Amino acid sequence: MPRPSPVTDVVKSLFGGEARHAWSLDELHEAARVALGGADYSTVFRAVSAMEREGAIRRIDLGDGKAHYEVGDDHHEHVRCDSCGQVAEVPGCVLEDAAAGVQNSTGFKVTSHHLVFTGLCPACAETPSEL
Amino acid sequence: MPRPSPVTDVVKSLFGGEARHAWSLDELHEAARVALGGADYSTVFRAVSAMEREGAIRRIDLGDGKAHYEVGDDHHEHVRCDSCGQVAEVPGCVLEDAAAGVQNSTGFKVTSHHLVFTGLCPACAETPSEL
DNA sequence: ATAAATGCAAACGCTTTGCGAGTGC
DNA sequence: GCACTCGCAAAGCGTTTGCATTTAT
Repeated sequence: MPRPSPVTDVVKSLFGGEARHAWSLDELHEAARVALGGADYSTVFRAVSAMEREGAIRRIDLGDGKAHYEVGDDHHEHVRCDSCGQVAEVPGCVLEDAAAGVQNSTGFKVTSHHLVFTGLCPACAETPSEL
Repeated sequence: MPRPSPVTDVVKSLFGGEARHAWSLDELHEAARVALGGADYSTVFRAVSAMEREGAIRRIDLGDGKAHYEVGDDHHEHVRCDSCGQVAEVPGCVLEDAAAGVQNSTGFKVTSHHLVFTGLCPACAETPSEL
C-alpha cells in the first residue's frame, strides 16, 4: 500500500466532505493548496484521475469549458448560475421517460444524457447589477 | 462592403445547405478546404465567429470537447452517437415544463438549458463491433 | 490609398504526460 | 532497494489573436 499521500488524501476528503458538488480542478487545487502548504496541479489531477478510474467520482461537463467532478453515486442534473457560476443539483431525474421518447423519434439507442440548466441563482437573481 | 470572400462565403453556404447540423470547426474547415483549393482554420473560425456574433448561428456544446455550430432558428436538443459521433436532433423540446420544476426545487431562475443525449445511432447499434 | 479577407504563426486556457527527486517501508 | 507520491516543466488539443500580405475598389 501507498504510504503518505497528503495531496491525494486531501482531494479524497474534499469529495467526502460537505455539500460541495461539482468541483473543478482549479477549485480542488486551490482547496488542496490551502489545506496543505501547497500542492501541485498535476498531483491533484492525478488524484482525481485515479478516483475517476476507480469509479469513485464522475466527471461532468457543465458547459463552462472546464471539467468538473462529483461523487458518482446517484444520477442527477445540474443548474449553473450564469452570473456567479455556482452549481446546484436538481433533485430528481426528469428525463428517464424523455429518453424513451428520444429513442422513438430518432432511432438512437439512448444510453445516457447530459443536461445542464443555466440561469441565475437566488442571490444573483436579486442583485440588480449582475456581471 | 467586403468584396471577395471565398472562405467566408463557403462557410455561410455550408450552414444554408443540406440537413447537416452541428458542424464542428474541423468539419467546417475540412469542407471549406475541399470546396475551395484550401482554406485556413483561422479564417473559418473568424467566419463562424462573425456569424455567431450576428446571431446567424448558435454555438452548442455536445460534450465531446469541441465547439459545434448550428443555424439558430429553433430550439431543440441533440442525440450524439457514442460510437461514431453522429449527431441527430431531437424534434420537440421536452423540457419547457421541466425548467419550471427545476426553478421550484432549486430556487434558480432558469433561463436556458443544455441537453445532450448520448447513445448509439441505428447503424452503430446494429454492428456487433463498435470502436 | 483604403478597407477587407486571408494565411501563417504564435498565444492561450485547460488538460495530460514525462521525468527526476524525495521518502516511507 | 522498491514502490510510490510529488513537483516541475513541457507537451497536447482546441480555440483565439496579432500581424503582414494580398486584392478589389
